[in-house]
This record gives sequence, C-alpha cells and structure tokens, in this order.
Amino acid sequence: MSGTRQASKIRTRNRLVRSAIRLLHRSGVTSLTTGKIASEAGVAQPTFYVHFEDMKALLNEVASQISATIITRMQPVRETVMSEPSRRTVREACEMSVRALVEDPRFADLYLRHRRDVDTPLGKRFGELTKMARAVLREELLRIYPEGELPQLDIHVDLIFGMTLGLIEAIVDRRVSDLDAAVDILADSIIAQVRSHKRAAAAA
Amino acid sequence: MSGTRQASKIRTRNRLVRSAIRLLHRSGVTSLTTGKIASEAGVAQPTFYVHFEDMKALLNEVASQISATIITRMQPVRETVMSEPSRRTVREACEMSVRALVEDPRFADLYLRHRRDVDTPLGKRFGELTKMARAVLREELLRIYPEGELPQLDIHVDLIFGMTLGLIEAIVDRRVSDLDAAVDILADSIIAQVRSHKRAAAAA
DNA sequence: TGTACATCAGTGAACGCGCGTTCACTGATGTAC
DNA sequence: TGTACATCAGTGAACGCGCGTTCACTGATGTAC
Repeated sequence: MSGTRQASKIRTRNRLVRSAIRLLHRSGVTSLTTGKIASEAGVAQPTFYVHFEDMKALLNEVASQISATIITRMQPVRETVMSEPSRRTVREACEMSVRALVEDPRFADLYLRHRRDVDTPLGKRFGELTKMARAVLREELLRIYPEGELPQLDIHVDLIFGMTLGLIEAIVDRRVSDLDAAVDILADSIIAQVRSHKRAAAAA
Repeated sequence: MSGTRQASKIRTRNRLVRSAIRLLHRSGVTSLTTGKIASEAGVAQPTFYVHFEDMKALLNEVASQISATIITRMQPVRETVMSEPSRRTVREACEMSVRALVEDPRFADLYLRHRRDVDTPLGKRFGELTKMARAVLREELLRIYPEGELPQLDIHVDLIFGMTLGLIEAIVDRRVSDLDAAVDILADSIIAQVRSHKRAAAAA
C-alpha cells in the first residue's frame, strides 16, 4: 500500500506536537526537553530530529497549530457583526470569541500563559494573534461608531479586549462555569461601556 | 568602620537581584543563567552562590520584591473606596491601582508575563498577588452593592480585573500615553457596567 | 506474482557544550588585647 | 595606637550532569522489472 510510510510519519509528527502541548500545559516551557517530548510520544529521543530541525521549530509548529485553530474558530465573528449591530449580534460575537478560545481550554491556557513571552517562538506567534484580534475588534467598533463618534477608540479596544481575556481566564481557571450567563454580562458590559462614552461625547 | 562588610554584601545582593530583573525583562526567563546575572552585576559567577542557594531562591526574591512593591503601592486603594463610593472615589481607586503597576513598567511587564507560569517561582508568587488583588476588588464591590444587589458578582470581578490589566498592558506597550484620560474611561466603564447590571437585577 | 534493490522512519550510542554547583583559597575588613 | 588573629565576601579552577545534536545502522515499506 503506497502512502502508508508517509502517513505514519505524519502520525508520529502529530504525536510529537500533541505531546509537546500536553507537556507545556502540564509542566511549562522551562522544563520542556526533546527527550520528554519523544518519550511522551512513545518514540526514541533522536526521532525528534527526524521531524523537527530543533526545539524552536517544534515550538513554532505548536504555536502555529494553536493560532490557526483559534483563527479559524474566530472567522465567523467578523461576518456576524458586520451585518447589523444590535444587542443580539454583539452578544453573538462575544460568545463566538470566547468559545473560540475555551473550546479547547489547553489552547486558551497556553495562549494566556505565553502571549507575552519574549524568548520563545510561542510568544512571537501569539503576539501576532493578539495583534490581529485587536485589529478586528477595532474595525468592528469603527463600523458601529464611524469617524470619531466614539472618541478614544483605541482605549476602548484595550479595555474590551482585556475584559474578554478576563472572562476567558475565569473559565479556564474554572471560576466561571455558566458560560451563557457570563457572555450575557460581557456583552451587556461592552454595550453599557461604549454607550456611556458615546453619550458623553455627544454631550460635549 | 563596623558594618561596612555587611553593608557591601547587601549591596552586592541587591545588584544581583536588579541584574536578574533587567535580564528577565530584556531576554526572558528561558535564557537566564547564574553566569549572566553575575556578569551583569559585575561579579564572578560563583559569587551568585554566596548570596542565593540556587536559581529558584533568586527568582523567589525577585518575585517577592516586585510583589511587595506593588502591594505597598496598592495599600491606599482599600482606604479610599472604603469611605464612600462615588465617581470620584472609584476613579481614584482605578488610578492608584493602575499607577501601582505602571509606575515601574518593568515590574508591570514581568508581572503580566509571568503571572500564569506553572514552572517558575515567579508564577507562584504573582499568582498569590493576583488572588489578593481579586479578593480586594470583590470586597469593595460587595461593600458598594451588599448582599446580592449585584448578581454574578464574581463575573464582574473578573471582567473589571481583566479590563484593568488590559489598560495596564496598553500603557506598558505604549499604545496609551495619556494615563489620566485612560483612567477616566476605565472608571466610567466600570460604573456603567455595574450600574447596567444592578438595574437589570432590580427590574427582574 | 516473485525477486532484487532502493528508500527512509526510527534507533542506540556517543559527543560536546553550557550550565549549576562545589571547594580551597585570597585578601580585605573586623576584633581582641 | 599597634599587633596578632579571626572572619568572610568574593574568586579561579574544576567537576558532573543533562541536554541538544550527530551519525552509522536497521529493518520495514515501497518500487522496478
């Protein structure tokens, strides 16, 4: 059967990546070694080098896979709000964003933990993801409140982004279990916040 | 002159701690070594072991110093809001909290970067600091809205905490320069958020 | 279908480097008298 | 104040361990005819 060898190579490679994610989640990046990854994946240590040039290459792959998964799940967010802003669409966008991360809590945890790293490929990749998410959020606020209708737009972006990460963190750490109720509050908070400042600007 | 020897030992120790903080900020924990710390402090590498049992002990000291500094600066927050809740006192509490962190942006950066570490003493210490800050915030919300006046109190704590960290991050990353304006918006957002949910609860 | 050869994922053994850690020593500082 | 001794912060040299990385090899899979 042709392709069997290639397929099993891919399987081993994926096992290595998944093992690395598991170990990162469990014991952190400081104690991560090629030996532990290989052993967790059930192969000999030099096998690591059959699949990756070095540790950095593997971490890049880990970050890419996590980023790609999250980005894919976030895709519908843009389309939903783009249509027409309302309490319902804002809530939907919040829910999708939060779910995009917490669907796999391990991914969310690694993102939260490493997004500000300066010395790992994880930090670099997750930094790009953050930048992109912030840009999307900004674009949407700008669509709802065009051209200076909401002054200090960028600060609102940072606050809303922080609030969303705060909720994601609470879910990952199991302080919040009722996701629906939490997303309700998140959406209402965002609306209340933005409204109160739009009003303030109109009054001035 | 008695005490000179002791004093200079303390000075060297402090130089080591400060060098470690500088290196952590600059190049991250993964590449931190006792040799680099010693060399940055202008002493020979084994001198490190005159002052610290090992790397973990040093990182503990680093985390302790940063935590202690932040906690000290946050102290007045409790007293301010405790007196009487108003737009002014909430704003003041926000400003003091934010300033407590960004006064030394290096501390803020290290806190943000390591607060979710699972494998360094920094993570452990910063985790305690987070827990404490959240508890203080919860207490104050509970004082303003006692006994179920604000349902889902804990979610609000997470959102407000996240929003505040979002602003701190924006300042550290120099996306926000006008701290006063930003704190205004933060305070107003918190008030708008909490009010909108208090009302919702009263209506139900 | 069978045979002879090519490929290549995975391995055991070995190597070298960087780092943490130890230790005997030095020379400046402190103390006793 | 001076002298003889004690202390101890800081050091150079050395060691060992763990890790990343390399390499020649194996045996199962794939290919040509």
